[in-house]
Amino acid sequence: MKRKILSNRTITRLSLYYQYLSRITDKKFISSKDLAGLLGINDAKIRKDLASAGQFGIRGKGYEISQLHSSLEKVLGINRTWNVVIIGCGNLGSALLKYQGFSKHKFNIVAGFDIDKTKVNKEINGIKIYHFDLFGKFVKSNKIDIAVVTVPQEAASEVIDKVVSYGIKGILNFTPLQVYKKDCIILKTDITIEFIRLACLLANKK
Amino acid sequence: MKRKILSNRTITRLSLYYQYLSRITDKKFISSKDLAGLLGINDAKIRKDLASAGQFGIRGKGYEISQLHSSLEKVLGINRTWNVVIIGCGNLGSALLKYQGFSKHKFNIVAGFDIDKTKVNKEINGIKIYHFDLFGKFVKSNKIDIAVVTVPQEAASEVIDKVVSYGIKGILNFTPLQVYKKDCIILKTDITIEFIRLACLLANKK
DNA sequence: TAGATTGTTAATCGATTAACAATC
DNA sequence: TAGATTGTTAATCGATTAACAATC
Repeated sequence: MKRKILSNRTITRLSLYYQYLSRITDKKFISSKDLAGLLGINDAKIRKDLASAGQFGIRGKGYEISQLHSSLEKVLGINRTWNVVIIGCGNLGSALLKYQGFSKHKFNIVAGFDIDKTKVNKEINGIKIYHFDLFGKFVKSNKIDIAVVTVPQEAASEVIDKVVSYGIKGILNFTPLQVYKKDCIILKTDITIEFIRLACLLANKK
Repeated sequence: MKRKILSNRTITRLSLYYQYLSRITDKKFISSKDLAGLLGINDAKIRKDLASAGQFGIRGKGYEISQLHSSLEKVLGINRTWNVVIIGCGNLGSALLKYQGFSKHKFNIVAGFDIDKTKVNKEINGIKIYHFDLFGKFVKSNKIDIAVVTVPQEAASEVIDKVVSYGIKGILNFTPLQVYKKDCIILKTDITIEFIRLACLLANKK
């Protein structure tokens, strides 16, 4: 099973296929052409994506759905548990703590962190919130794979520095701060930029 | 002032420049090379992005920050107010209702909608939540530019159909549903996919 | 003027798509 | 076998980058 390095865009599409396949229950096989029609994506691109992630198809028949689904699970790295902490339990942070959909994907939120005394030592959705001062200690005694940073802009730089210095290898950064660190994969998601993109598209339409 | 059609990626970068420039207060001019260094982006790309949005630079000096900032504001369509409704006031929806950062960008959240009786007629952050049955009526008497859809997966398709049928031209879709509609720009943001992307990058690292 | 930096052209790189031989 | 669909090659398209003349 040869595997090329997956481009960012291929990874994003593979997650899309994965999510879509999860919802198909009435068929055993699907062709790239059918999937393409359903997702509005070119069929050759789908075949290329799937081929670059391994060899899954049967010529003349298509892809066996349940087998493809579990292969994608492996390739996407979601056939295992990922331990996650949420740093910053404000509006967005506590929404993530409350969200039930992660457990389905084996994203296991183990703790929240904040510096606000009215939040520290409370629980949200059964998950305890600790003072951020205890973060280093916590990381030493618990295996943490991913830190989600949902602190205000002002605190972002310091928090991310600390998280990286404690050896965390993956960060989802919801702050507007653009950061690059060696030794840590930081993905930025900026909801405000989505609003701006939409405004721009609407303003320049036609 | 010639203007080309902006690609999606250019728009995203322009928002990034915009946000970054908002925070610079100690300089009058900035060169593409300096901005490139700060953002980790190629300088020629920045010049091309800015040129495709209009003519802003002065050879030998760079870009006048406050002028560039307000030009970008126009190009990005955020020099005006956008009226926004949030449909689905669960975890994520109410986090957005509570978020204070939008007003700064003239995104004006005018109402929330839900079907849950424990939420309807309440207020969050001074914004009233209506029953979704009243949505059509509301749209007729209020100018709405953007609908944010934060309902559960199961309700997504029906809600989006309805929103489009009432003539809304822009949707931010936070559900996992992939939708395309003529006559309406729908941007999808899927936080779960960000988690999966990160997992995939971590799993295939090195 | 001399130095700096833009705007733009041309070269490169990567991603998408069409087409089709291989094969179930 | 005949029909269908993959995996992959080659062609196309678009985005990034290097380089440099234009010009402040």
